[in-house]
Amino acid sequence: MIHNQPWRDHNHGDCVQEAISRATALCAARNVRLTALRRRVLEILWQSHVPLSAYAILAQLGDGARPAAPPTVYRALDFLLEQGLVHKVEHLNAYMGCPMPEHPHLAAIFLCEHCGCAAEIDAAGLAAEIGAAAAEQDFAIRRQTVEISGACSRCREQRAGTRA
Amino acid sequence: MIHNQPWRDHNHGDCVQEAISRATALCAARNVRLTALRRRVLEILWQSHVPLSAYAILAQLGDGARPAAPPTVYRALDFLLEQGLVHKVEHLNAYMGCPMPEHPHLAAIFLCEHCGCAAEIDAAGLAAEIGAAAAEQDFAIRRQTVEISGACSRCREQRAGTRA
DNA sequence: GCCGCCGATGTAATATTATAACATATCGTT
DNA sequence: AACGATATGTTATAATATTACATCGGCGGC
Repeated sequence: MIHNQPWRDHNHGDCVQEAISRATALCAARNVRLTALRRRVLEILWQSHVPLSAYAILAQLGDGARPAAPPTVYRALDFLLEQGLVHKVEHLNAYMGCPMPEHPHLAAIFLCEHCGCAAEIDAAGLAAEIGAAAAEQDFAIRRQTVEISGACSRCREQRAGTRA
Repeated sequence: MIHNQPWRDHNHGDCVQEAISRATALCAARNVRLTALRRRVLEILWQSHVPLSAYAILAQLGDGARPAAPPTVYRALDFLLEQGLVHKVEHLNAYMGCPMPEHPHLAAIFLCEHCGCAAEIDAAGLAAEIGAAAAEQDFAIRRQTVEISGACSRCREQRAGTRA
């Protein structure tokens, strides 16, 4: 199953709201605090159609007056990453909301280099393979990253079209 | 098969030399230039038992006088990455020599957070899974990263030992 | 041989990403 | 209200990476 494809027909406002309420419920259940700042950062991430850099979030945080300082956003991101509410996209040094934060999982992220869109896919098969490889060498996994950069189908079609 | 485990018994000087000659042959075959600078960067990477940051390489490049400037090493790394002679380790913002540069492949890199060692494993199964997922959504892959951070068996044994 | 081109390198400045260290505020409990 | 613990604000700085432009050096055509 493919997630995070905001170009598909949907009410984006609603999907942001849903992500926030799920996060709220999750934090309540875990007895950790989804403070106003942390919720705000999560909202900003969800509102974006593409992964955002920490400084892009920062720019949106300081409304008008002066922009917030880096530690503000990095601390919020640390919390959200710990809780599995966001993923870091290493290829971009950017961050995106996780569409399935309820349980820990291996996120395989497809990144289009043309439109910037990011799709997280449920990679249970991959996770199993990696787990087996780790078991074979008695390696204890703490963190895993799977990222695939390239061209998504929409961009490929467009390019094929313009070339003709 | 597991590669890049310099703690295993071997003559490290020889293995560096072998890596360099393979790179030399490869570049000759491809008709690209493995210049003195590029070869030097590759050597520095291979001599290290752990992935090195660009600035760590830089520090080793400038012998004595003044250290080289960043573009020097980044350009060399760009070349080596393009040729598949090194991998970037995203979790560390660091670089390591690729033990099997002859043909493009998916490198799955296991990173120990305690000793810093990095092992690249041949991940044909993973590559197949990712390829299938990409085909399903008509995604054209250009670059893929698989990294697993955690604790290697040696470090886990040591820690178990000291705890007792 | 000389010229001009092109790829590689040198150099200076700066952009981007991230953290350290310490002060202040806020929440929840007593 | 007082306290401890957690969260946030603030300042400075570290670490990573790129842009822009100058210079060098080999190579092919003349």
